[in-house]
Amino acid sequence: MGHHSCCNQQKVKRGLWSPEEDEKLIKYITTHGYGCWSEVPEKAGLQRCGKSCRLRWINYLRPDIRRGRFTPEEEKLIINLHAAVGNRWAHIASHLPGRTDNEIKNYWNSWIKKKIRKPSKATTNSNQSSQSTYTQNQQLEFLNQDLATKPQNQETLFTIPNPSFIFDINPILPAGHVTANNFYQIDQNFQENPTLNSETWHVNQLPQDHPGEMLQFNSSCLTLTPLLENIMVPIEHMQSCVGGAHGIIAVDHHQMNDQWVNDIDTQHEYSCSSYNFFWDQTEGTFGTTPHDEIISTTSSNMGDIVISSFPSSL
DNA sequence: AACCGTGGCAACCGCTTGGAT
DNA sequence: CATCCAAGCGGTTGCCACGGT
Repeated sequence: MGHHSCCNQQKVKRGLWSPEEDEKLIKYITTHGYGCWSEVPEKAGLQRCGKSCRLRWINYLRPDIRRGRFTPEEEKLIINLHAAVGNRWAHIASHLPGRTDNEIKNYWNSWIKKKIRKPSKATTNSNQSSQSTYTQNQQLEFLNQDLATKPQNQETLFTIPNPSFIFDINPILPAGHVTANNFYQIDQNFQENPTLNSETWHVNQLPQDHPGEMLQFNSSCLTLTPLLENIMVPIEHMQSCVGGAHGIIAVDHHQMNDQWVNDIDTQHEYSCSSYNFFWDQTEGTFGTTPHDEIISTTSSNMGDIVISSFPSSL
């Protein structure tokens, strides 16, 4: 008992796929495509359930899959993205062309986790499941990799003149691209605040075929003023505090009929992504806590996004 | 040779999401 | 609304190769 929910109790094969089965699936998909996965096994002559076929195709057989070891760049990206979004493997995979969520998840669980968890200190507290919190030395290590040159003093984060953090900006800036000299350029309906020049944005090691997906903010503050065609709602501005900074930014990415809604009102509910940045000096932790939430814009003062980083005095 | 522990990774399970009705 | 169903997602399992004893 406890038997497999998918598929009606035919003699459905499970376990590893044979080369013959692979061939059947490839042949079928490449000639017919897949309309409905549950129909695929029958039409392709496979004793599998549709779910299994889908998984096999997605994770292994599809032609644009990328195999082999992860490059250092990919690894770095995974680490940074995981720091930003936690165990959202599919989301992370969307930043690595040809890599699957399964592969990245396996890679993380078998290798990177080990690598990061060198000093397994007193980080056992708290109940965070998907949020990521790295010790300062670990975070430092990543930052140093990014900086490419080793700073003289690696002891604490405080020695970095311009503390930086990295997070995924996909939901925040839907329209933008990376210029040849590695700055983020806001497209179309966005305009930059006149007080802000593009130097404020520094794109860190951004893959050119994935522009606009990852930014590293070195500045202490940036402000965007979208035009009315684009709705972005700040919930709370980042606030500096003793020993670091914490706060929430939230950005509406509510769309309707493929268009950004431009009739924001105080009654409507908007889907937002918010990020909680924190730096705890006493604990020596540094990280982001992303989560999605539905907020009600009963006191919307739309128009700005303000992201403040750590005080420069750090 | 036989056994055993280990790690990598493909595949599975169950839950969630989203669209159609 | 509710219901159904396919697809997506992330945690987990279990197979298998490999190295050590």
